[in-house]
Amino acid sequence: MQQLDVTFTALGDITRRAIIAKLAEGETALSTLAEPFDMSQTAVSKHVRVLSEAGLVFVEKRGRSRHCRLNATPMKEAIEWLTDYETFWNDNFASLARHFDKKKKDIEK
Amino acid sequence: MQQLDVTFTALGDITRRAIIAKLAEGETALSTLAEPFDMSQTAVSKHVRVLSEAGLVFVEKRGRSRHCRLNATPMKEAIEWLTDYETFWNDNFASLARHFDKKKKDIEK
DNA sequence: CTATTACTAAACCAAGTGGTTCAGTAATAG
DNA sequence: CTATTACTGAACCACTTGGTTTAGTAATAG
Repeated sequence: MQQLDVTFTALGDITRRAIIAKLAEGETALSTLAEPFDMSQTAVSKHVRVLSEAGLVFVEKRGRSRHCRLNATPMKEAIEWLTDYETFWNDNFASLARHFDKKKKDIEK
Repeated sequence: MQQLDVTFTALGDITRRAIIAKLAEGETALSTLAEPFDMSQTAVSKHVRVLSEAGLVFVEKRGRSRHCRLNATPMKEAIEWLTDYETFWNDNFASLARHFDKKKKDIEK
């Protein structure tokens, strides 16, 4: 499986997107993270595992708890893939400019 | 299932992303679309169905063939969701500006 | 030491996924 | 009319997913 496959698949679940949203506010222990969800901690733990295997979340064992931290970098590739199609939903000057600006940056690398 | 769920799930398959890439070059009949793939036309037809149910592809019956056309608009919501996390992988001024510019536009609506 | 907390592993389950083949329909070519 | 083409539906398969419960381990609190 490609990275984009696992990234998009990981994002294709509302619970996992909610976990990401929560982690954007800061590092959180798994137990705290699981609280608001109407499912077992085991289920949340499995979702975190999917996210961590996708590289979207870093998990660090600390004492008896697991601290989860967001790593958004895999999203970068996802947004870059999507941006290639931006002209298809919004073909105004701004989006074109943004598109070619991105390409320019790629060349400059 | 939410729209973002079906959008991200549909994008989480390399064959479906390849179909999208192909359709970006222009409307294509299903048979033509299926040719390059190492799988049955039935399998490709199923993938197109997933994409069409996600609203990413419009299918139009024309004679005995089905013409597939890309509709990238659902990607807009996906990219907007992802953009909220852009600061987490690239916290420079440009990305922050882009972020708040988007927010401003939301308010102006 | 004991009880509690935080978590994981394993077994299980129903439903979904991504592929197949086979059979059928509808449109077109000859 | 007949053969071919383009496709879909249905049945089937192995595997995955998203949840459960149960049982266990490891760390901490008291």
